[in-house]
Amino acid sequence: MCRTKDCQDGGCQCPGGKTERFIQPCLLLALQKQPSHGYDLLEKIMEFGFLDGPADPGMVYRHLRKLEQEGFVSSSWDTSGTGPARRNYRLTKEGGELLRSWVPFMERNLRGLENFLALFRQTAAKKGGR
Amino acid sequence: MCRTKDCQDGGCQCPGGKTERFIQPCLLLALQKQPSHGYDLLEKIMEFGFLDGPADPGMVYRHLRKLEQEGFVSSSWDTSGTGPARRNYRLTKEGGELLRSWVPFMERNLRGLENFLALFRQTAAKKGGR
DNA sequence: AATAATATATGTTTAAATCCTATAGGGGAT
DNA sequence: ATCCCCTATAGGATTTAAACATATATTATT
Repeated sequence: MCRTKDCQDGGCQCPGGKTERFIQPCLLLALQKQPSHGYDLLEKIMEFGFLDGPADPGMVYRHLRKLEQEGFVSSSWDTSGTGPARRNYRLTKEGGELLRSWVPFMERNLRGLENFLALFRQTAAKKGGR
Repeated sequence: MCRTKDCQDGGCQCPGGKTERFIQPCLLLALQKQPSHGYDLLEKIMEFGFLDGPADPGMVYRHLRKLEQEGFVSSSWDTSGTGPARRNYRLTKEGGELLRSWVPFMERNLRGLENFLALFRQTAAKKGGR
């Protein structure tokens, strides 16, 4: 049972569900690679593979605006091209530093997950693994 | 800048900080390996390496009691031995299933972190890596 | 004219983490 | 004996984040 409403109601089996942790570092890294706008980042951050389904636009835009308020990204409207105007974001120097400061945390979590999965397989095997 | 009060005040550089996500699966896995009590699990879940500092006792006990309410673990008081009584937890069959249902989520996050770190190193190198 | 896709944004609700404090048993030191 | 530390469990209060829902505007497609 996970934390989403769908899950509770349907009684589905998906712990962790759709949790979108790690979006902030993913946004920063995507922007370091290439300046971009929110709607495009919605797809780009999915490519990291943390998410199960599509990213929540609300979360992404809110993150971007907050990052801008704090000076980690800066934006400008892009009215060229067709369709509605885009707010184009790029990483600032501070944003680059913030991104780098995420790395130890990401590495720690990677090791944690490796340990978890190794131990899980080990104990599963002992119990007459399936 | 991270979400903890210490961080905000001290202006320290630790995004993600002490976030204790993943405690539930860690507790389940630790209990699958070996029945145990809360205070001991405090140390055991640190060994996974997700955490930076010590685990918050409040969180661990709360998780355990909730898991018990939902039938994923069961407990009994252990008054043998010295010191205050311990509540000894063991995994139920349902708890074992819940643990297994966490695995795809953990694997997805592992892949996400691998992708993130690989891409980070790649772009860092391009920018004239330091 | 209606619909779908692109694009940004905010409001509300629910869940989780963080921080803080309380309680209690037993051991060792002063 | 009393004070302090370690073991052990527990719950309150606050803050943060995620999840869900909705609103708006522009252009393209049918």
